[in-house]
Amino acid sequence: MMNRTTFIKFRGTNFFLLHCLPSFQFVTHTASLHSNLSSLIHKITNLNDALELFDEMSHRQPLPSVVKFNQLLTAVTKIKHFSSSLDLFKQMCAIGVPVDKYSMSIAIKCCCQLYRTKDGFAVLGCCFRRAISPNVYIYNALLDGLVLEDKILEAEMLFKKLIKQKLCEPDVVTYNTMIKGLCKFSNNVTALALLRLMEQNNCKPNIVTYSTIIDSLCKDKLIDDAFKLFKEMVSDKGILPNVITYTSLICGLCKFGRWDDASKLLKQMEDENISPDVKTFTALVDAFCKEGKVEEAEAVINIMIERGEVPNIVTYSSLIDGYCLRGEMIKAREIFDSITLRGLVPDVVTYNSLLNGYCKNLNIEKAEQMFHEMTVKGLKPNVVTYNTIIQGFFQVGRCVAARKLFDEMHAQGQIPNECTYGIVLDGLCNNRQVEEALSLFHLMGDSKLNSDIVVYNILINGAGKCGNVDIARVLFHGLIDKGLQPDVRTYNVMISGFCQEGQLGEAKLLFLKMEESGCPPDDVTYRVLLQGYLKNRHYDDVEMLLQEMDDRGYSLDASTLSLFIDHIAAGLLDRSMLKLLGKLVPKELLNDPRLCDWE
DNA sequence: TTAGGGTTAG
Repeated sequence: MMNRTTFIKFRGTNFFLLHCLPSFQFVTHTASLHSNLSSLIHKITNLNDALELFDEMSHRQPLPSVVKFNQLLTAVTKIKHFSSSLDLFKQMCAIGVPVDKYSMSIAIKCCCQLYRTKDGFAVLGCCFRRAISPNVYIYNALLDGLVLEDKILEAEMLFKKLIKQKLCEPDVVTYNTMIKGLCKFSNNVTALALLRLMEQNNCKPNIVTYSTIIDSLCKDKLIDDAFKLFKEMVSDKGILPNVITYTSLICGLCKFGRWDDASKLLKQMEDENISPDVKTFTALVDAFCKEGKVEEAEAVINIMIERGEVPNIVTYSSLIDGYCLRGEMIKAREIFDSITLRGLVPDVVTYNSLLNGYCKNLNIEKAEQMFHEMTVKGLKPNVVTYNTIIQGFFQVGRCVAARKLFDEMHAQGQIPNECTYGIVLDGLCNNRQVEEALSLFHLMGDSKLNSDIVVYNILINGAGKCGNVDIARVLFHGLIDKGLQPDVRTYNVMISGFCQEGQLGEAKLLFLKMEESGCPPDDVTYRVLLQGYLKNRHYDDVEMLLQEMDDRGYSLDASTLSLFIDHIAAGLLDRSMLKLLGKLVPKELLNDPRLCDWE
């Protein structure tokens, strides 16, 4: 058992100092508080008060009941000082408070919230040793910890074990936690199956259950399924949606550009007296910004301010993103600077947005400056930060600087992700360093990255663009040998590579193979092939391809169209093709003055 | 008279 001295040390200096104060002061200060410990605990709003109270409690003779200590632990946990709460729990054990299943449950929860689920299981072991039989609260906390750490398989195993071995009766929280984990990995099918299972087991799903799955469906763009579930929840189960349910749905609609439906839903929630909150408004702001509709986004912000909602750092970061996307960097910077004036603090994501804007607009010096600024301000660049600047360096041809930063991120403890590798490989290829890219690719060995179709697409594209169509072909066959499935992009970049080298026969063969491989060509495939045919003055299939495009409802892009116009103007293609071309031109391109005599 | 999930925005 820990003695008093160690106990004080354990607490840290503040307590030591506190303890050194003349004891009468301490006693007079606290004596009057003796009478109502519960109400004191109830009033706790900050860590210091809690620690002080704990100290005082632990000096009492006799010790207050374990219930009082548990209440204090709860208070500390509620203000999210999990680590301190865990310390207090340890001290409770040390000074001989007879900890019970409540204390254990709090301790386990704290471990789990600190991403130390392993320690949580160790505490579970303590429960068994102390003959405290764990209950559903304890298992739920552990399950949540596993989900938090993305250990979904372990979570599933624990969940099944609970049921099979009848360790506890799963309740709505157990199911919701498991569903949350499944949704985190886009496993909507199993999440829905679990929803049905809980109904079978007489465990009523609630608003959290439904909202979790609805949100996941929206994130996966399964908006119709989301609404089906929404209808089931409201009409069949009589569960009223809340602001969270609505925000998910509105967000889903906005992502599809279904603005009318989104505004109908907004109206519907208002009719039901549910007010949109900061997150709802920000979702709208973000969706508008992503479509370049910054004016609309600003209007939303004005409305939210009028309605007494205060835009926060997320709202403004979205707006910055919007201006960056439009290349309006001065405006983006203006918003960034105004953030501080509003008493908000830019975070890593805010910096990343602005950095990305500078990089995309090829102002890499400004980006470097911001990168420096954020570290000075004590913000730790994350993987996204590094990815953004590395890509920026490659875009302006500064390959050495890119490579240096790539090495530096390792040193800073930021582990490159698949995105990083994609950026580096793409950057190397675009800077005509295909060999370098390939050797990095081979260095990856048999990692997940090495069997990522996106990585293959980048390399095949890079090799093809640099005129190394043979390397591209080897990669293409290599991925098939590996059992990987080429996607439409893979075919497109390979066809593009063949076209570039004038190997139209190969291009056509691959094009024909797409359909039979269950990967039908998309509009890009047609554009790539058509451009290849035109550039190589190979006109035999052109009309047929245009006809097919029309049948499939595809349209031409500006550059392909431009190429057609040139060929017609040069008398290489017959003007009779104009009629067919006219059908394939999207509305916005019809404004092209060169097309005015078309109709 | 003590423990839980809480799902929504960059």
